[in-house]
Amino acid sequence: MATIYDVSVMAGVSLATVSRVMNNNAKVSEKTKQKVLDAMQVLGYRPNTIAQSLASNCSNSIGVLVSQLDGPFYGPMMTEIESVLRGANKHVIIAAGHSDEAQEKDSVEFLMSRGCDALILDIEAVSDEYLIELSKGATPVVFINRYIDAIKDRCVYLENEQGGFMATDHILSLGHKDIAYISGPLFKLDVRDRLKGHKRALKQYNIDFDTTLHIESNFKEAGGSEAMEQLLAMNKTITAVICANDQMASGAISVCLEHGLRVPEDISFIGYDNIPFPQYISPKLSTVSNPIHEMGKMAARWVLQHVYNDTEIVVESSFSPELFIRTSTKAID
Amino acid sequence: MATIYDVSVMAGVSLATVSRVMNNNAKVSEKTKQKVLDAMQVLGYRPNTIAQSLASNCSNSIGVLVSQLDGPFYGPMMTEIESVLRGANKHVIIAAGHSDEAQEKDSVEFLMSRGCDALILDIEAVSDEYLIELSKGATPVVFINRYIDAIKDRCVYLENEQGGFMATDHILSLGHKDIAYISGPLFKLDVRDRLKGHKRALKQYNIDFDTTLHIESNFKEAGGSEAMEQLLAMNKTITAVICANDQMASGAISVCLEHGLRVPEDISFIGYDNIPFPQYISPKLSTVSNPIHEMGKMAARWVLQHVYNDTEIVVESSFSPELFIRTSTKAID
DNA sequence: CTGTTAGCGCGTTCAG
DNA sequence: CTGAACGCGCTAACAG
Repeated sequence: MATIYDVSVMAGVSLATVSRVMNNNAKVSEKTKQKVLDAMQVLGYRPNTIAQSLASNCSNSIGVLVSQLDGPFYGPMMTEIESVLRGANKHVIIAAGHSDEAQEKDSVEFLMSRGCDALILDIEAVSDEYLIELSKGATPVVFINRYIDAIKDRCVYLENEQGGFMATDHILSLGHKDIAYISGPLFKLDVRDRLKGHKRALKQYNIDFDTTLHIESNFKEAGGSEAMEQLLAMNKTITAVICANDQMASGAISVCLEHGLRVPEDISFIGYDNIPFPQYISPKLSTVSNPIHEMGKMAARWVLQHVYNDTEIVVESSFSPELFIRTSTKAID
Repeated sequence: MATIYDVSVMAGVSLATVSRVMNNNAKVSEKTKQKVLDAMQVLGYRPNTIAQSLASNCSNSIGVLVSQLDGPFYGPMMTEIESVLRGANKHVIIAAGHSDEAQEKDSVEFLMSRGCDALILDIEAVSDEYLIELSKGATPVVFINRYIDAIKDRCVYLENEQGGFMATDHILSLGHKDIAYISGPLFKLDVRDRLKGHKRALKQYNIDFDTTLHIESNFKEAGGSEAMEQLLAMNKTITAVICANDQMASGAISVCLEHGLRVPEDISFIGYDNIPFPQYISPKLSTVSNPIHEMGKMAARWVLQHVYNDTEIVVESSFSPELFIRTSTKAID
């Protein structure tokens, strides 16, 4: 591999000049510039980014931590992050945290030690204090899907309480009164917020929150199925089920159909996240949108702005959910 | 940030000694070793991986190129790759190719210039020649989901022809004769192989391949829907539809249900890939498995073996599909 | 506008 | 077993 030295020799100039035309951050005469460019061309020169990083103390890499790489949720987010960053010629180093505190911390350490210029974290299991401390460090950090008041300027988040409210409000407006709620793991902030919104809506309609009809599950299809089985086994009247995400809603619906219940004629369902798949099943799932890809894009832009001083960029930090009414919800006769 | 120099001063030894205890690749007396370790401890020393990379000419990073980061397909693959590599303390740099030749080549360049020690490529739009040339380069490369005879030792792939055969064979064994086929984009090798297997099965049952019932689509839910609309508009007898992937199958089924057709009573469906979601819809999709996560794991292991000389590892390159019969397929009366 | 010269932090001979 | 010295490829003052 040709080095900057080879280029300088062939072009008959100094190392510094070659460096200058590479980064074009200083005046170089057109003539010498062309000589250098030509030399690069014939040598097939490609800068060694490792050396650049060492010398400039800037690795041009951003660490991204997500809970999991699979599932319908993080893909779109990663897509946007990669796309935005790649467009600025930065690269993305990924790590998975698996919603486990030890793994999450380990991953953060890992990414930091890799010399990332910044970190984008979708992190769930660690404490607020840890993150506040982290954000005081030398490496800039943005958080997706988490709101911490003390460092809110570094948070890109969804108004989950509002989304929770909207889902339940829709169901209530349809006349339902016997409502079950399948939530995700309560250690997650977004789960608690959605539930909070749910309760607020209930209160507004003067309906009591029935704790026996609230099941905590795991955000996956199978979790939704299990929760629904439990619900059905209670033999109570339930005309609507609100699920804290679309995957659980799908699993729950599938169980109902197996039991011979009709959706939405016998029982209505609403999910959360608006992932693509449930739009293609029968019934099509009503849901509340979670613009996770937009949030990924914003986090990436935050990095461009704060770390690489791109001033052209506008960053929004708060996102609002939106209601999508499809065919899994129906008014009570 | 403390450097190796700071450590050496505090421990009262030379830089070289510190380096030795870090990599413990040379004899160091227990006593001095402990002094160094202590110094590291109190200084909170963390090696600068960039400098390590420059000095050792090894970046400990592996570039991974996938067609897309979202969708149900690549997530599991990325998960396994990250997990295996991370376990060996390597890191993963990702890039998306979007099934476009220019973008794929650009991404490969990008990853190479980042000093990756190896590349794992799920690459679709470039030519065999390009890849053969690429694999002659200094950076080791493995290919997932692609079989090229000249470099088959670097290919981790699924027996797609066999899988295509199995899907169709299942349908035929159920007595179906009026069969439509919704394929993915024919520029993709795996799509062509699946179709080839389909035709082989047909021939075995002495049934002609009806080209008018073969629709080329785009591997997404919406693509399956559109294709199914076309099929329905023909007003021909169709008792079974074979789809080249599960996403298209789901989209196609959803259209049929909207049109009042019953699945599988009126029309049977089989997919390909065995992604999680369609197992939770009604009807549950029969399909052929595509162990993409296993393939990701194997590719990562290949890298560990060939690049980092891990000899403990066993790598398999060829994977066989498996038939999963669920409730979307039914025998003709 | 261009060249010289130090480093960046670490690995790795080569002596001792 | 340990230390001195050089080099990885490039950036960034500082002169000229």
